[in-house]
Amino acid sequence: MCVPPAFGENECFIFLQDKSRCHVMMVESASETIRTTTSNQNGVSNLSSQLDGGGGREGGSNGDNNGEISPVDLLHLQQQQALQAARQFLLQQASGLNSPSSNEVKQSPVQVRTHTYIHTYSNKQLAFQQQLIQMQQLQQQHMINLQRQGLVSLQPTNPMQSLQQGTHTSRSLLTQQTLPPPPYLPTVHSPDAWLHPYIEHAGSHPLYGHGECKWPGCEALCDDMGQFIKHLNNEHALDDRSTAQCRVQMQVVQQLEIQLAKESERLQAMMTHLHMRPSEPKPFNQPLNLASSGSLLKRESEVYPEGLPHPPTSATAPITPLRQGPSVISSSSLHSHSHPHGVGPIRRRIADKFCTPIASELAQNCEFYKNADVRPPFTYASLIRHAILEAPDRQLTLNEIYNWFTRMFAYFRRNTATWKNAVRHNLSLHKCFVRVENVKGAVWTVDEVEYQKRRPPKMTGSPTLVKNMISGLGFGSLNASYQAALAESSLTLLNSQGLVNPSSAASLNMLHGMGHDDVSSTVEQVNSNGSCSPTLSPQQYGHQVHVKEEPTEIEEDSRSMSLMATVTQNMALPSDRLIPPAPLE
DNA sequence: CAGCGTGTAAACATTC
DNA sequence: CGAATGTTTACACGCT
Repeated sequence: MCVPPAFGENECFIFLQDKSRCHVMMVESASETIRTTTSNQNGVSNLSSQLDGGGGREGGSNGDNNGEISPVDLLHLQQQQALQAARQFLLQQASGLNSPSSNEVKQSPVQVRTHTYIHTYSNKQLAFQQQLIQMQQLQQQHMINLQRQGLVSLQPTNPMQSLQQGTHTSRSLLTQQTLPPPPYLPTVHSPDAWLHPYIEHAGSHPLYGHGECKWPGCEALCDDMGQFIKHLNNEHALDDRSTAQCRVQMQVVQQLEIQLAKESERLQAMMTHLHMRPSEPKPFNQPLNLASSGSLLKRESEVYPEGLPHPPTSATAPITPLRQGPSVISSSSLHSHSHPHGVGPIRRRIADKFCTPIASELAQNCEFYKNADVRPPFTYASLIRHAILEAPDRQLTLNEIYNWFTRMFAYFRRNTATWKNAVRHNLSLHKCFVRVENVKGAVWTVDEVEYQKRRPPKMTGSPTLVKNMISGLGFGSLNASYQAALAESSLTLLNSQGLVNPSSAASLNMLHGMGHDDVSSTVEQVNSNGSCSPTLSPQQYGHQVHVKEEPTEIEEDSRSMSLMATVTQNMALPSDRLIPPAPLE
């Protein structure tokens, strides 16, 4: 199926096959770059360079390695531990499935210089394992580059790190790029001893908390650790999906790190300009938990307390007064710590999932979209609708819609002509947007009935949106299964820190062929609260109303039920029951 | 293949 | 008069 390109020395080609595409990964162990080539069914290949963390410009040498434990080494250690945990688990899967003599699993990518075609399951496991190793290396390289740029200064805070700090030296970490990785299976005392760092020492597992699996996008409810381990073995085995999710998590962390560095630099400049003295050390000098994007965001919200407008992330970004609508957007919702055990989080999650997935998605990732130049995975129409419904009067002028876009999304602070045109185009085209003239001028409102009538999009927004979203995260040339997993994870991973993740169901749905704006609209209809179901008719506004004709008006009464069923299914919870959780399949 | 939804671009008209 | 606003058309893309 796959015809290998020209091989070079010190390169390991990993061929991952799925049903329709052949994914080729070429690993240059020396330069630690990964180039992926995805061949589609027509044999057209795309070659892209990515995942070098933007630091490839300085080459691959790691000069300063004098044996001292530098902050970046500690950062490596943190990342190593997180990846090691996943790797240990995944490899446990592999070791359980492979024969005991599968020594090749333990080989480093440097050692594997043969051209490996993945045709058997064991070889596939090897490929995944090697991908994990590459991910580690890339992450290390990225952090080294960050440190070289003076953007990262970190101190150890991760308990995982302290657990194993004595087992690795900084040198071993740095040289791990060229040496075989340590044995993946520790000396075991019990069948589950591979989990010993978490079970025996900490009595917990980083992927398990508050009775819930914290694997990105999972949220499976597990009564106890045993059940969780069983779930982990069953649902998060070593496969392309898990590997891709791991990769996504890395990208998320990287993006947040970069963004944090930028914002911190901006803050410093602002404070310098305003002759302010920071009351506390610079944010990025504070202990940083790399696995916690939420902590980063929280820190930002602490720097800019409530009531004070956040500084614009772009010099061109208009500063508009914050206007909190019914859908309160708050970074506080990013944090799970405020939710106690028991029913509370579950109720909240269900409530959120059945409220406004767009709203909750934005609420969950509000700070991310505000600061990261990532295109929101929503259609213009759904965004416009959300902006309007968020307004106190459920109406906005065009300029206010513009401001909402620029305020909420860093992505819309550039190419203003393009997206503003698109906004106007959508306002005019869609019947659900009604222009209402009043004494002050014209405002735009949402005819919710018409919005519900819209034909459900087959995918989230458009394929372009999904494509942009994926490419924005740097996965432009992954194969289909990878992209599916990546896209599926990309949003939920943004708040994977949280115990509750109300957006994941919508995210999963939308990437499985259902527009989540439709999820939104549907669940808003069924919500009895009313706060999430603003269905003001434009006629309520009295004045001139221009009626538009939209080409498609298909009423799909069954849509609500089917969507609800899907949401319920993905939640593994019955819609009319809060607890207990349904058994996971 | 057609139909559809969506994004993008552009021309044009109207209003401010 | 120019900018902002609003309408319409055309086209590309990916999906069903």
